[in-house]
Amino acid sequence: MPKALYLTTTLPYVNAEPHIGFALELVQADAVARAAHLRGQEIFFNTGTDEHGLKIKRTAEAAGLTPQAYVDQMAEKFRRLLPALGIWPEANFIRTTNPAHVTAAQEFWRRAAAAGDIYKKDYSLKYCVGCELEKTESELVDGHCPLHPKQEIELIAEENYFFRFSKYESPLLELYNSRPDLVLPESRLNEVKAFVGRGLQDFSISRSAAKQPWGIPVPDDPTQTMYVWFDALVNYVSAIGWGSDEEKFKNWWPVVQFAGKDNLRQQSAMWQAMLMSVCLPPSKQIIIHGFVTSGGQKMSKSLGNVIDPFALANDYGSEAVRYFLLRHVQPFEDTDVTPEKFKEAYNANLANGLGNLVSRVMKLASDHLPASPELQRGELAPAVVEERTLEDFKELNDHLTKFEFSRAMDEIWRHIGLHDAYIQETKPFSLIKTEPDKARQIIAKLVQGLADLAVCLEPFLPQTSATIKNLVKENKTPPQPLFPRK
RNA sequence: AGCGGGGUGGAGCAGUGGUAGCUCGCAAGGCUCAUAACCUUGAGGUCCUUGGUUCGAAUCCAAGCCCCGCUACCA
Repeated sequence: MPKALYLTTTLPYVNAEPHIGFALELVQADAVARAAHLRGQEIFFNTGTDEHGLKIKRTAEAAGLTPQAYVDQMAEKFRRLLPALGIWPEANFIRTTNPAHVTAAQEFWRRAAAAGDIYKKDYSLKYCVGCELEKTESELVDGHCPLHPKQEIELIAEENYFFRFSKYESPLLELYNSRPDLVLPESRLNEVKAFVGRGLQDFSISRSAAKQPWGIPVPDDPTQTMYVWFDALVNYVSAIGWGSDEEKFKNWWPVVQFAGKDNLRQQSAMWQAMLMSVCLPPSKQIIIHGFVTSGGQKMSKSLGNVIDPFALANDYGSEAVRYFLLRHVQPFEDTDVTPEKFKEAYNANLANGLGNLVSRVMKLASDHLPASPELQRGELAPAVVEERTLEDFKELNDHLTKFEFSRAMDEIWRHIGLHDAYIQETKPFSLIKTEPDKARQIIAKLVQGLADLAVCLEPFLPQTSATIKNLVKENKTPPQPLFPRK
């Protein structure tokens, strides 16, 4: 097993508030990072914000701010999401406006250009006069802007730089065939294979600086600004020192990426082609998650069904949000989330399940077992001393290596149920009056069970895991319930 | 239209040839250590439809119906 593991999320575009879908991506990446760390790997966890482009400029203007002031404020919100979700504390937070990133993006451009992969060509923009916005083919309905169907779309010819994507058609297909686990799940790999197999067209990677000044200047051509795609993707290498600290870069590359299904093509085709262009090895793995829908529909402000991760964390705590996202959201498919479902899962499994079990076991233990130091000497129950690691729980590990978070947690909750049933069957609370020794052994066994659960929970609910370990160590009942019923 | 995924008790899902299972919800009983928590049992299913293969199909094959994703500049 390699010693170093580099993981990254995508960088969310900051033209909207952080939303629960991105929280899912962060939490998935975090669980993988923590599990790997427990296996002894060193972790570089990357996330951050994507801050350039025309949309940002427009959103900033609408808010009466300069682009820089606007992105500063938004980046702060995204940064605050990390502690709110209990994400890896040493996570690197990169902003595409960071000077180091700007330099790296320009260097990346130069190398791609040196490889002969960048050239100038006329690009015809589709422009809706009604919106005063550039439109893409997929935004149009019957060749018209859906908001202004009576107005003709204007074609504006502009000279842009293009990236020779077409050159990488066969290399990409070879990559997919030689590395069938590059993209997970398999259905997404097939999708991107089909996309590349249909034939690739070069894509534009710059815009006129006069119209779109908010971005990274193209090296040696001040009349052009890099298109955000090109700029933002480079963050995955700039974050670990590419172009400035080769030693560091070599230590961490290649990357394990987490991304949403809307990012499949950019991450697994375009970005991989860009890497080939500058002669870097491809990503190690790209894990594609589904979308979180709300009430059966895509979340939108106008529908009023947006689920705010901050509000959830505020009401239920970061551990509860992590729990829900990892266990009750399908890792690879779209999942519908509502406040009711969240509450139901919280009460059933955290309050009644895990939290209640900790309370009842630790009450028995603190009342009837000698204090922990004696326990650790093994006088009463040698089992309690046993220190286990995540690797002792094989099924759980198997699920985790396949990124099947909910199955891994199902396994944990199955054990919680077994503990509850065991208490019911053996009745240590009555037995203590008639056969105290036997009762104490049962209780000690339960305490060991809690300790084991804490080990299993560590990648998913790190704080809860630490709390349980501490209670076991101190032989104390929790002063407040771990998860109060809501 | 093409390619891909899917249709399983009220809800969400698992199950890929051999008596239909899990979680939540619902009902009854039990327990009292615990956060009115916990345990046991029960009710509830034409496993989309039709035809086929087979001793036997939710599971394989064929046709059909329905839902979803992808078919490039959506950060």
